[in-house]
Amino acid sequence: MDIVEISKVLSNKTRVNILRWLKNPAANFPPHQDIDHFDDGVCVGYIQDKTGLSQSTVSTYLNSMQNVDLVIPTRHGKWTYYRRNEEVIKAYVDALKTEL
Amino acid sequence: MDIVEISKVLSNKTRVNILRWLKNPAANFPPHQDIDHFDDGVCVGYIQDKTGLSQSTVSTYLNSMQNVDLVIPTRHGKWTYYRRNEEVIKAYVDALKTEL
DNA sequence: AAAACATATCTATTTTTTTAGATATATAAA
DNA sequence: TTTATATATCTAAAAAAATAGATATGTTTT
Repeated sequence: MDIVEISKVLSNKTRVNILRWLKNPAANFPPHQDIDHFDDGVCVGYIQDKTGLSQSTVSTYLNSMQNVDLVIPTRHGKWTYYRRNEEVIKAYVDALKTEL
Repeated sequence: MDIVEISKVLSNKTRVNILRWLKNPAANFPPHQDIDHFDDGVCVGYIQDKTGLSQSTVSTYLNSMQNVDLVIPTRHGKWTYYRRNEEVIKAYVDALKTEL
């Protein structure tokens, strides 16, 4: 639980927005065609469309978020689905509350 | 309450440490000579010594922390004392808890 | 009023982050 | 088994942050 490293990830508006959007995928993204639920999150393409940034930038963002365990990737065929890691998000807020 | 702007400030180890040290000034800094309490916080010189960074860097850090209202400066003669802004710190953690 | 001191600001350099195009990889479809 | 699709990684350029020396400002002391 590295406060500074997670804060770095959260010091960017798009990355914070991605976390927010993933809180309610059904409200923020189109439904997936292969799977009819969001249990494993949202595919990179949908997230990219929503951000308006390039594919490589969004992939880099998601990778940096995964590196600090804020999100969890799951592969389904040729798609990678990303979802929030609620445990780590909660642990980060709790750590801030006590350590900050 | 700008989550991204405050996260930027917290994305640096020294700045996070300053906030931590200011939580308990008596334990982390020498006593001041002009005033015998820490009600208004700690002077820049003491904070600078503790960080080991240059005077201008620490002044810049404190300024950036003040810009997002994480700390409050108070002038006493030729010294500026910085203390935590507990209200904003709490509001930030609360905002993370609900918005993140 | 001059000298000393604490802090802030200015300027410049180095380091890090952002960003996207190009390319690679992995899977699916034809 | 070639082609298309989704995502990841590589490379490089631009932007932002970190950092400190020099200088300015404000205050106290002499």
